[in-house]
Amino acid sequence: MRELKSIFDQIFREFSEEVVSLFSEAFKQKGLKKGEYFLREGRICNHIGFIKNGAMMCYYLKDGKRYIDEFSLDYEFITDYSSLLNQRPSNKNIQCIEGTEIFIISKDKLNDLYKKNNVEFERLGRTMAEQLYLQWHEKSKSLLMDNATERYIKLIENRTELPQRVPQYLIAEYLGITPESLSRVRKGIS
Amino acid sequence: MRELKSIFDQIFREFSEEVVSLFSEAFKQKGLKKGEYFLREGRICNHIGFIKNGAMMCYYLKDGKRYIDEFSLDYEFITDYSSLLNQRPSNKNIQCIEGTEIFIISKDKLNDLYKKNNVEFERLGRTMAEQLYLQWHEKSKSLLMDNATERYIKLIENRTELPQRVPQYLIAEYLGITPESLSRVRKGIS
DNA sequence: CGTTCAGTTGACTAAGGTCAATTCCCGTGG
DNA sequence: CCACGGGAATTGACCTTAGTCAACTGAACG
Repeated sequence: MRELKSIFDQIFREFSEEVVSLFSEAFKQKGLKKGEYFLREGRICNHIGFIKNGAMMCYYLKDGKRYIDEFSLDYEFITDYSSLLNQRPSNKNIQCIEGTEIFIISKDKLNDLYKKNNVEFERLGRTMAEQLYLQWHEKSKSLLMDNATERYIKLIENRTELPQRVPQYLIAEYLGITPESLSRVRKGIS
Repeated sequence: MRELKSIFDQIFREFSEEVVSLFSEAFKQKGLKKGEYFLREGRICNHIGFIKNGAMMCYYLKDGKRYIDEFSLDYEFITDYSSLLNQRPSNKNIQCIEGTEIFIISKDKLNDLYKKNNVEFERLGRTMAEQLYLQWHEKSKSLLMDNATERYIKLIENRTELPQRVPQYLIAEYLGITPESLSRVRKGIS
């Protein structure tokens, strides 16, 4: 995975050559078509993906309604961490919105790396978990404190490519409102 | 901090004596009265607290309205991780709801521990960050997918002591609804 | 007792949801 | 090149949920 290594060199700058190499080499590349699933509800998630290029979404189903949890585009990680850590069946679906090339590491390979007892590797794991925490804490705050319009404005400011690559009705499901409401929100702010 | 050590021995069972000792010894104990602050908006958060006994809440202010982010009771950690990691002024307030005895570790002492390059210590940090992530991811999901009644039911099921120790109008602010609405929600489910 | 403050209740308002109709956009086939 | 079909987006009318504001109840405490 030479290609992946040069990407990770950019992302994990503070880590050593050796650790980044070991990490990169543990991944395999795979191609997924638009509409294909990386993870389906009911299965235990045993992989972490890193998107080379493409777009994916995570969603949950509840009372026949779909709720989008997350969009992931190029150079982002994707997994069901909860299912992966607890080894319990996932209730998350991860599906491609575009054709996607993805690098995949299995839970077992990841644990092998942790088992090497390399401090730096644990630190990499900690850093990733900390970033995930910060991201989701921010999302919780926004859902608690901001109305639909404010959440939409934050989204288009922070993730400028999203609205260009993802249809509007999916953005609405991500914001927790209906496509009709999002249409009115957009009308209201322009 | 012999007392803290025996608590952490229970919580961090999978870690060695040495690591738990080092960790425990880095804390200092402090007493806070009801209404006192552990952290105020505008300051950089340089500490992590672990509550020996008592109750605290984290809240944000927006347009003069208070939004409660989190309650922490006995044996729970409390900090503004975001301010701590990024060394930026916090916009979070952490205040005692009851008189509280708390163990406190400073950011510097924590970093000293990380700098020891002890794999186990990094792993402890990773584990804590992973747990935090799972907790906040779950909260985001609930805010996105559940209505006020469902969120209240989950709360009283998962955190049974909370409603007994915390006044109802604070529970309402935590759920993101008004005290009046919570009153009606309770009427509706009983 | 009276004061205070949490909690409840009622009447009205606002934000967002629902359902149906319409318009827009884009790809495909004639 | 145009016409058509189908899904995305918009719009309108109405409904539901939660917010606002004000009045009232009730328990705790001096």
